[in-house]
Amino acid sequence: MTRVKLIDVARAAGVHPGTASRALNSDPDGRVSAETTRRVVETAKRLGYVPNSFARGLRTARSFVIGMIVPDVTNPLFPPMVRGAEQVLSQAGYTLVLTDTDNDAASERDQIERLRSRGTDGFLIATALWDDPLVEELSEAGVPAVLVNRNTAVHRLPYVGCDERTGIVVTVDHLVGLGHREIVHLAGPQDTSTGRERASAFRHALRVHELPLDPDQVLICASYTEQAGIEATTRLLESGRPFTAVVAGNDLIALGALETLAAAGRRAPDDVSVVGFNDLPLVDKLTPSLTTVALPLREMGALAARILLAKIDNPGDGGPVAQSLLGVSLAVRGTSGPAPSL
Amino acid sequence: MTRVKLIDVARAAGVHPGTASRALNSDPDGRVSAETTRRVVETAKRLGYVPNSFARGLRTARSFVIGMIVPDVTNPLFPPMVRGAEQVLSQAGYTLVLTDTDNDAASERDQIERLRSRGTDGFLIATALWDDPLVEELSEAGVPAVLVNRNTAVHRLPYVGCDERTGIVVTVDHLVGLGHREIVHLAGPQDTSTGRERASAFRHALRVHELPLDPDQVLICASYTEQAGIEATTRLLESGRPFTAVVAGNDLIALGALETLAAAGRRAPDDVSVVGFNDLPLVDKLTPSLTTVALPLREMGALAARILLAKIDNPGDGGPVAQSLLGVSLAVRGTSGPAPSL
DNA sequence: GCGCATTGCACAAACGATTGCGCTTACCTT
DNA sequence: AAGGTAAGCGCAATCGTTTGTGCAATGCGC
Repeated sequence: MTRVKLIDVARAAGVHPGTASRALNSDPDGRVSAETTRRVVETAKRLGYVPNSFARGLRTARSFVIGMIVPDVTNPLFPPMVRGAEQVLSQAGYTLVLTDTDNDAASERDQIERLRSRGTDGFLIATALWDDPLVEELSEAGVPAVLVNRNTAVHRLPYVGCDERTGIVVTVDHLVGLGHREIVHLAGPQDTSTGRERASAFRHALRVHELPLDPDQVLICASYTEQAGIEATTRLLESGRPFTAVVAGNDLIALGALETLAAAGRRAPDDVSVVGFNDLPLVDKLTPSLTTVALPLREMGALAARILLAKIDNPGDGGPVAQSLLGVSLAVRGTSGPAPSL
Repeated sequence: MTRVKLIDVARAAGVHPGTASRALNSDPDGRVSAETTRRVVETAKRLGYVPNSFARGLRTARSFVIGMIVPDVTNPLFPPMVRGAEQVLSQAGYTLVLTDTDNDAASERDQIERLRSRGTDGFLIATALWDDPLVEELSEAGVPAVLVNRNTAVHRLPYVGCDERTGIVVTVDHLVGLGHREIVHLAGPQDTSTGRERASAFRHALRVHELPLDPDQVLICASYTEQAGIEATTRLLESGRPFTAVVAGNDLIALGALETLAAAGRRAPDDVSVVGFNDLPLVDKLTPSLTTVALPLREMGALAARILLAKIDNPGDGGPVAQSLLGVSLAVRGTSGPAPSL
């Protein structure tokens, strides 16, 4: 049982394949009569015609495939973004191809190369580094692409993220409101925009509250992992610097901090407050539950997809590249409390 | 700057496109000399030739794309399987297309239809229902496909899962060893193989331990969610049946149970023991940490991918369909403890 | 030294859909 | 009634690769 193709439909409908093609694709030039169109569409449905994407792609050079690149699918930060994007894209007739770079630039290059050779129509990139040659190349090559969650230093591609600065500012407000004066920040890696933005926003927030700011109040974590959080917290404790509150670069770092602090005999929220970022699943069920900044991940993915589609439909537009920031909210829970007297 | 194609390479190397094709694809018939091959490969690399997948696919009717269907990417159960599969597939030169059905059969049908029209070479299906017409159709149609995590009643397609029966048996052993005699099971939905297998294994395990088995000892949850766990536990409490231990259908159900039990004044592990299934991330950080059955998710994905590839390379094989079960392990943690005296 | 097998490559026909171009036909205008 | 116009459709080229077939040249055995 060979698959039914256009010519079969055309024959059955008594028209030429070309005409059938126009009818099925609702040719904008109005080249084909309503009656013929109806007949062709009807026969196509009756025969169960499904177009061959290869032949179509070969001719049109469009694949209706969008590639999405994430560092690690198993990081719960990404799946909601993927879903948001997928929903928008599939509604528009696109297929989403998700690939995982395992945080490895070589693998990333490889994946992108492979996708491009498949004629992928555009990219959603969640792996951007602050200084990212790969992203540069893509934008040079004119490949439609949108950055999600992480931006690059040069804002050459559209970017969809969240308002992390405000997230951090609200966090610091919250802590200061609880009486904290000695607040430290366990910053994420500084080769990512999120790490840099959050650290910068932290410094800014302290300044606004007219709190002193020592350089050793911001500790850099090597990665966004629990392990890196443990290491940074260990360094912090060793430094002997006094502190009553910790603003963590993300939830995993916060978990590492909580663990390390507990091991040192300092428990949240009584001895120390800890605030995370991302609001991963289950962090609300920990004891104490984690105070953290919640992100509209799904909406980020959806918006990024919409922007990408617009860019694909309108390739030549030299318009300004949109940098969209979605609002965040602080989920106040159990790990933040009144400042203890030092 | 138009992309360099095969004919460009052929011209530059001074051969016919056909020959160039054979050279680049290392034609098994050995039709082209080593010297020519070397020259062609070298020129291809020099010119940065990348084959057009559409043209190739059109001719070969192969896409090197595998579709993976999961109910919900944001369920942390699936990403590790996806990674395992992706790793195997991309090494074999395949691209994984991940799609999310949102637990909706119509959407699932739609996605599969779309992927098939794209010439997808095979499917990895993690959404199978116990009685699943869609899966039937696929297997009828001769589309290479492998089931992961969930099986169907008729074992017509290869299946890769884990040894849930043993997981449940070991769990019951563990609880009985702690002195529990009144054990109940909050079973997952009975339209999934996992829900059925685990419930059946539970009954079996009780029988082995010569414990009495009342029908009301197995409560069915409508879905694998925390909410369903809450509802089932509420029903359990209302029934008035005595119990000292709960075997939950999965971790989310276990969380719902813990919450509901705590609200009723029964705390784990002192008043009641609760055991989950899946070992989701962070359940080891809860207080008390969740005793649960850990699954080799990644390996499941990888094995399924390997089996699928074998099936693709060997389409006609009417051999027996493999049903592979990977080993599980019980992670004994904080929610299980000695049985209280009733 | 002749014929045959073998090797190494060129030729051209697919694969199935899209699309610029041009022919027919029907309708409208004058 | 005749010429013009445009709508509606058919024709055939085209996208870039793969692959069955055929032809030439080479080497081998006898």
